[in-house]
Amino acid sequence: MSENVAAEQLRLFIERVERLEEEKKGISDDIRDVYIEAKSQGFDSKTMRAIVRLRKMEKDARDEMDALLETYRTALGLV
Amino acid sequence: MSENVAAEQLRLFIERVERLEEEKKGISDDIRDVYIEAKSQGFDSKTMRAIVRLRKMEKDARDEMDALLETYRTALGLV
Amino acid sequence: MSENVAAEQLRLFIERVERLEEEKKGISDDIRDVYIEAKSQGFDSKTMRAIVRLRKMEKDARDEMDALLETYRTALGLV
Amino acid sequence: MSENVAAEQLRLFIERVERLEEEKKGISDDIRDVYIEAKSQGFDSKTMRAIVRLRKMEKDARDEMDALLETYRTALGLV
DNA sequence: ACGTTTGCGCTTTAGC
DNA sequence: GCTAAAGCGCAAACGT
Repeated sequence: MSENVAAEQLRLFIERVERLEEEKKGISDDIRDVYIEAKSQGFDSKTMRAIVRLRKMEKDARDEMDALLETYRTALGLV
Repeated sequence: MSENVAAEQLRLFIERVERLEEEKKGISDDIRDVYIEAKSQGFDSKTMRAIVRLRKMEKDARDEMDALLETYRTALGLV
Repeated sequence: MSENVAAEQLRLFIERVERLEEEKKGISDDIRDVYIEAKSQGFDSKTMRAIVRLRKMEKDARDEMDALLETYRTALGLV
Repeated sequence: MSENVAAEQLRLFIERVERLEEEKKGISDDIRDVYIEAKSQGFDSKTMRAIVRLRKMEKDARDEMDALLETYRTALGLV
């Protein structure tokens, strides 16, 4: 009988993933809609995407720098 | 002054996108966590991903078929 | 006979790729060796990798910014 | 003053890695170009990649086998 | 040496 | 239809 239990557990995991994938898809669609709305108000989506990408890169670089400084602090025995 | 209005509008669009991107990232993390939890209970994540992919293909194929049938129905003047 | 010609061409392309893949593998090994050598002289490779990564991120962000500014210039009809 | 020496050494290691990373990137680009050229002559790049992957697996398997045979030879006191 | 975690490359998808 | 970017899977690298 334990195979059935395992199969049931697996089914539940699969369904949780599928549910989350759907939610993710919905958010992607929302993002697309925002670009469309912005375009309808005269903004160029290519430029907007470039801005979003740039801001993300800068944020990531800052986070990386913070992590590196934290590593230094730890290595030097500082707080 | 209209440049400022435009700039403000642009800023709002950008922030909406960034907010949605964060949500999307959060969901991706949730999916990752489900796979980790499943793995901790003895399920192989590679296999699970293959199952999810396969089921999606089957669903897409079914949807495709439904759309085709709908086309036929319409063409034939049926409900 | 044209299949043979095509097969021969394909073989040559494949071999060019394989040759390049080998070179790439060699360079990856060289990089690994640099980290090992640095470690033998007391440098922490994890920190070094973080530095390399950070510098790359900053460079990429700068390049992205340049491209964005270039887009603006073009849009505004400037040089 | 030794920190400066260490810092200089570190800088040199970092730059060696960065130089090698650039070379590696260049080779990756070359590989991409070969696939593009092949495609322009009618070859499907996805299939080509599959062939390259397969041949690599076969080569690895052969090398593995050779190593195993060598182990046997040594164990048996043969040349 | 093994298992986990992170980075890298390929594949696929979405935009133009 | 093609190019570019995101997401996924794999493989190397770190810590145990």
